[in-house]
Amino acid sequence: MTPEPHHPSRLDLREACIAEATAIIESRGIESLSLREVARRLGVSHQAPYRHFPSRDHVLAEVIRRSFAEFAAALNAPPKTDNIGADALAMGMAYVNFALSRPLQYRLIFGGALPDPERHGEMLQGARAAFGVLQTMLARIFTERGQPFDQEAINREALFIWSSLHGIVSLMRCDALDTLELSPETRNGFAMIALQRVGIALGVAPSLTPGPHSKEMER
Amino acid sequence: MTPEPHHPSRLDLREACIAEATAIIESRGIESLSLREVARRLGVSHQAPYRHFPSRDHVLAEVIRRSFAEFAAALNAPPKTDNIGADALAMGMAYVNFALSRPLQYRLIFGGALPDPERHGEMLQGARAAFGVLQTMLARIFTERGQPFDQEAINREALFIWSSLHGIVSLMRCDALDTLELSPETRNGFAMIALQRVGIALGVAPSLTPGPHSKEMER
DNA sequence: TACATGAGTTGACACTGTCTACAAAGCTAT
DNA sequence: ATAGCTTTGTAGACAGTGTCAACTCATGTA
Repeated sequence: MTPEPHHPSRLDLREACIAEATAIIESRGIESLSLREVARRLGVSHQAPYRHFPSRDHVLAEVIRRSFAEFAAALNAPPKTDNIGADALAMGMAYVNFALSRPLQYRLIFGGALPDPERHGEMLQGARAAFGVLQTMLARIFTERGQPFDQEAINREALFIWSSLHGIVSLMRCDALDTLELSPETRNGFAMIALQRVGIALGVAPSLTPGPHSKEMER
Repeated sequence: MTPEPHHPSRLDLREACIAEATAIIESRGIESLSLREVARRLGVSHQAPYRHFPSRDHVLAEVIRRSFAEFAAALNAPPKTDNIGADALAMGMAYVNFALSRPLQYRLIFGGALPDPERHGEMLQGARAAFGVLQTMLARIFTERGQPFDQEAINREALFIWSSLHGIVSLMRCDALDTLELSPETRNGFAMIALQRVGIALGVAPSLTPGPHSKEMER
């Protein structure tokens, strides 16, 4: 067992590439990710990453795959209580918080600039996981209401929730908003208002104090 | 007046560049736009476009500016009636139809991959126009209801509508949806259901027949 | 010992955006 | 008319990129 066998360890470079690529994407966005810079930062030749990935898009797909998984985990992170309305709201806020605290990662997932999903199917397995989190939550809501199990109805609700949340966070990060001369209250309180409306549309009572903007959104 | 004065006409090349860039973006996406290919297609040298644009991002900004304007016009296109609920729904469907029939253009506008808006402020003037369309519609709704004019309330509603619509179309174009094993009814009817819910949240009665999926969404 | 394999290196190619220097028109003022 | 200046386009170069091919070299195995 040599102390420094030239190649530090078998899979280190692969992991290091992914880590470095993630760092670059998080700090400067997806379009300025270059495998050559990854290699440069790691102190290896510009071709070394190609020993572990067939192409740049495969690196990207792997980063995206992990981002999806992190996202699904974040949705599931809030501890569950016996108040289904509170749990649903907590999940909504977890969604919003993920999107706002990791904007470039969120855009990576939902920005629509994915490498051809035909060729990178495994990339989207995390998407299924995230959707599953939603479905589970809705199944719980349905059950507690005494409604019969109806997968189609659950899927419809899940799509509605997903689209609402995505719309909310997209708008909050939208450059165009800056040019609209909105009052700070309107801008900052918007997510909370929208979340409450989604809750109303779903029939889960938003158990919030009726204060004007009871709890300011972070950031 | 030479019949062929070498340079066909003064501003032709600038317009031709924009047209060609738009065509490339519409057919192959924003990331494969290259000024060199624009020049090549137009049969001029690779530097010719730089006589009319300081950089690639300026071409992009101009294409985006026009896309925004087209978008605002599309929102305003449906003829107005005396049924405010129908008008609002028509606008919502105009939004959805624009996004679905010109997906790459829509992504260009709201995808979040804009060139630095600090340096390209004029690019977003169309965004203000589009938001203004929404505000006007809401002011009309408020007036017909006899509610007092309240710009903040209007802005809140406008943001809510905008985010809902954006969420809807984003989801309909989302690659991740393809992996989710949804029934065709759920997928295709989703936009209509979501639009109706937005209408309900706004209190504009969706004057639709209660048929299960009364009018299939196009595409 | 001979050989095959995996990991990394080097060099090349075509492509990109952008900088600089150049050429040929047109306009304007003397 | 002629000299100069601006506009429009060209040509060449440079650094950066993804990717292909050929190379080294340590390792594992027959």
